[in-house]
Amino acid sequence: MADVAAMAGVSSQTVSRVVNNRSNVEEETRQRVLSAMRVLGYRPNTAARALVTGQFRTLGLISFGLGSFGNARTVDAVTKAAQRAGYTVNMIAVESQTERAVHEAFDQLTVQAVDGIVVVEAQILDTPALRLPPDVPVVMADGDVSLRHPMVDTDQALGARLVTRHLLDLGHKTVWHVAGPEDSYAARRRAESWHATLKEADAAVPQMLFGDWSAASGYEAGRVLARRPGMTAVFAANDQMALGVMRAMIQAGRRIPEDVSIVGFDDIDESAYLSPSLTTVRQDFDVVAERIVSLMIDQIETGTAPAATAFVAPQLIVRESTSAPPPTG
Amino acid sequence: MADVAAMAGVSSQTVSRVVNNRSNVEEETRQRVLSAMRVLGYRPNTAARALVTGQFRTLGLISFGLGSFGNARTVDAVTKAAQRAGYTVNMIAVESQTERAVHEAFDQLTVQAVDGIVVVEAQILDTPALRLPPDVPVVMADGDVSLRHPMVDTDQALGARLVTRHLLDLGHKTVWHVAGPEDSYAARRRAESWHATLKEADAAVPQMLFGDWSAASGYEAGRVLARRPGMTAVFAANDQMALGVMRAMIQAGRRIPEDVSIVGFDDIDESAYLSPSLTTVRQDFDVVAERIVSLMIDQIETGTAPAATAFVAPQLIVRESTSAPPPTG
DNA sequence: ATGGGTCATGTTCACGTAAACATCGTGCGA
DNA sequence: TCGCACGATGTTTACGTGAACATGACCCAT
Repeated sequence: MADVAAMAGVSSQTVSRVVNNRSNVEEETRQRVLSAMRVLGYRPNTAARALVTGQFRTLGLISFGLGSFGNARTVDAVTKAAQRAGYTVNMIAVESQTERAVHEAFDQLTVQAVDGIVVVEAQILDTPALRLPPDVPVVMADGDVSLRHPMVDTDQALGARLVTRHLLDLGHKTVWHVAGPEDSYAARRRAESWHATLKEADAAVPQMLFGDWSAASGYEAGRVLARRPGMTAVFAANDQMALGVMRAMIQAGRRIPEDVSIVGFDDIDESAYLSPSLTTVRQDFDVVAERIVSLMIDQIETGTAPAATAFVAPQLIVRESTSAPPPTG
Repeated sequence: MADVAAMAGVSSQTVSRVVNNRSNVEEETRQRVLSAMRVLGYRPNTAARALVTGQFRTLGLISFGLGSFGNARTVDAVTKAAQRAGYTVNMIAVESQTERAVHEAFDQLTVQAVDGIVVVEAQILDTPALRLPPDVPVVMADGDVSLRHPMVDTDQALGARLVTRHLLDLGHKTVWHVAGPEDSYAARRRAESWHATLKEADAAVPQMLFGDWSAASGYEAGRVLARRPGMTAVFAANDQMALGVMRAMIQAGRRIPEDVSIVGFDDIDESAYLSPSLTTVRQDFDVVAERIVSLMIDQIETGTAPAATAFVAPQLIVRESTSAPPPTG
């Protein structure tokens, strides 16, 4: 910066003014500084700037990793939205839900320089004795209103309701559910809504099965379900588990959708090209991410924590894997 | 830091020594400082530290986003490997391969504080007039030896050879190929190796088709292939395109694998649970990421650029989607 | 005993930037 | 004509840390 100032024949403060687009600089001076910057290949030093301003223009993002489709899409969308707002994203992966791993991750994030933290899976915050750094804004991409942080998420309850109603409307007497892991807030909200929707419709509520989001766990659940008499419709809490259920059904000699209707959740890219293609729920990750980032930036720039909680409506995508139950149902 | 020093009754330099684990501190003093740090909730200021040391303990990671399975897995693995080495990862997504978007992304990355840059898809570097910041180490997770940066990747050529040989060994006269996009180095290396392997075996080399990694593009290619007489084996450059091909074949009344054998590449989680399950190639992203990070850190800490290029062997996973060709072949 | 070496600790300074304040010139109204 | 306000620019300073150097106590060999 000093070199640039010398070359342009001005003080370093004027260079700083040009870099930050302040108004009080004569056009001619500005041009001289800009061309000096170009010639010298000047790049402002983030560390020095952050040291002075206390801002890093960086968001921390904490998750269990990109293994699941939903996480990967969320992280991708948040990154892109943050970028549009002039922020970069610093990723931290928590390797396991042990107290130690979570603490390490948060330490790393605050030792690193971030202006705010996006928590992708809210159960990370359930870790005992987790003391968040006091003045760092937090926004959750999942979770529960009880958690005292702003939250933006797909309306999981609406999604599960759409699925359940779709199947009931097709004539199924009830709907079986393969839920996600018990500690996932998203899984819990889907399961609760499935349960409530069945109740409302006076349908029997069958025993719920749990998976871990993986196709393998869906397959295991499917093998169990295939032995249940009268089972004609399954709602799996994500597409991968739905796929596992499908395979188990096919292996058990059930036709889809003639004998068994199956619905997933997420609309992964593959779902439209399965045979049969999968009825599912599509989440709008881009809108969710956009809101997360704007909520974040509001907090960072105003210093206040809006208690806002926003839900983004998902969309039921009906494909080949659902139909009316077999006549003998 | 000053507060900690005051509370412990030492100079700030001594605090710095304790924080950085220097040897020249008496045990009793160290304890006093540590407890003061704990009481005051002291956290070192990254910006100030970076300003002095010129190091950020952060890697920049640049990609087109997490949409593809390979990218997501690579980013995930690199993040975790970097974390183990005490680094965090700053993600930048290039929204499109326009000169402007790529330049913006790189600007953001160097304006931000990173010690090195991991380029996930090497074609990003093909952008005209891209001037990398001169002294920032770069490691590619893909690409070509010609590119003058260290590179670590799965041995794409070996993977493609394994697939092609597998199909030829099953008795297929030749193998059709649905390649990835033309500007992808990985896709190109797979295609070249497929071509070379057919040549070696004196098999005819059918016209290659191109997709864009998506299941949709695989489906389009599949519809074309279904009309080709004598077509009994297809190697798709990734699993999603293979899935699209499968659907097109099924819709055209071909049975898999009885009429047509299909192989993918990547071993996405879903592949084992398709019906039929998909023969594919599994890449070891964790090993690749581990090497990328260690190569990166070598460069950062020694300041020299090893011209190393490392290939990690992938593994052929044979499942239900491949078999001998139909007798009338 | 005395000088040199070692160890714990303190003091000073620089890193690159932006905020706060200071200065200077210019134009305009009284 | 004079003073004042305002705009452009310069000067000084602080941000929190670690490197380099300085200090002082203590020990050991001569």
